Amino acid sequence: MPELPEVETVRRGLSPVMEGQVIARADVNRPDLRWPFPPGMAERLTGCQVARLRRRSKYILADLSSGETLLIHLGMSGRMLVSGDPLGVFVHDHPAPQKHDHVVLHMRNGARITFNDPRRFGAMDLMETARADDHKLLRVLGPEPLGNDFHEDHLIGAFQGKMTPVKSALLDQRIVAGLGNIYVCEALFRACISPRRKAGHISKPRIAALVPVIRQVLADAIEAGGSSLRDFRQADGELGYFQHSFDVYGREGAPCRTPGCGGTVRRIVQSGRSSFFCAQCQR
DNA sequence: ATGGGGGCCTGCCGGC
DNA sequence: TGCCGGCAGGCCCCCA
Repeated sequence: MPELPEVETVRRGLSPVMEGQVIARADVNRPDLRWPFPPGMAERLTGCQVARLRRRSKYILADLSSGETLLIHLGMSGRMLVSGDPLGVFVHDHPAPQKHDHVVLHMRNGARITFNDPRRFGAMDLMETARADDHKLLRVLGPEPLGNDFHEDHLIGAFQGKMTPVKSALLDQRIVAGLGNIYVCEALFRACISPRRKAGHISKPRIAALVPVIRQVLADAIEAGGSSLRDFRQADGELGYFQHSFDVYGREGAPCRTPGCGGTVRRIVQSGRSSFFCAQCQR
């Protein structure tokens, strides 16, 4: 499911039922996802109040009253489902347990948060809140694309001398953190840049123009509640709808949406992943 | 140091 | 109906 807009959507859905609330019990139904869970994870979560839910790139971070922070990554297929009716908002009651329900957080307010992840590329870990930035998975991340540290000079510097295609460069979380396959394709389309162009061979003005485009694509997607592919749902069960706004992603063979272009969206494979683009208007 | 590819998993879909 | 290949929103790790 999850690139930055989907993770942000999940965070916003979880916030009202988790922040300020206490984890009464944690069911941990297997020893690992992508990596082993930290020792005693269930016990370390039990009785903790969730002070704040944050997001860094595609990670959700729950700061706990114990001084620890729970890190959650959704991988490719992870979902966080909220059930129960703690706020009088969620009409559905607790559903029957599903296959791949790996971790269930029972909140004292009656809400239940279920982490379901068929492919198990997701992850959970616990760390000291004070050292969260030093976590192995977080310390390597580049700037947040919606934050102040992501700007023209940064991207120009990061692309300098890079012989890798711009598609790969933008997927590199060390350069900018939170983009994935969909939003890189969409941003490159909006910026009229071919995914095959070598990052280091793009002119400075065109790199600079990419910055606001990336911000806007992400903002548009967050506004729409993310993209719902393969039945991804927000935490409250609603579907995001940004997938209806895709210009190129998943549109192989369809006409380019640039007015007057007349081109056709193509699919190519770059470092093992599909890139969708219009060779007519993306140069 | 950099870039490319393999691998981790399950599920779904289309073709034969 | 069943089997098989291909594909999927991520990312670590190893190799040249």
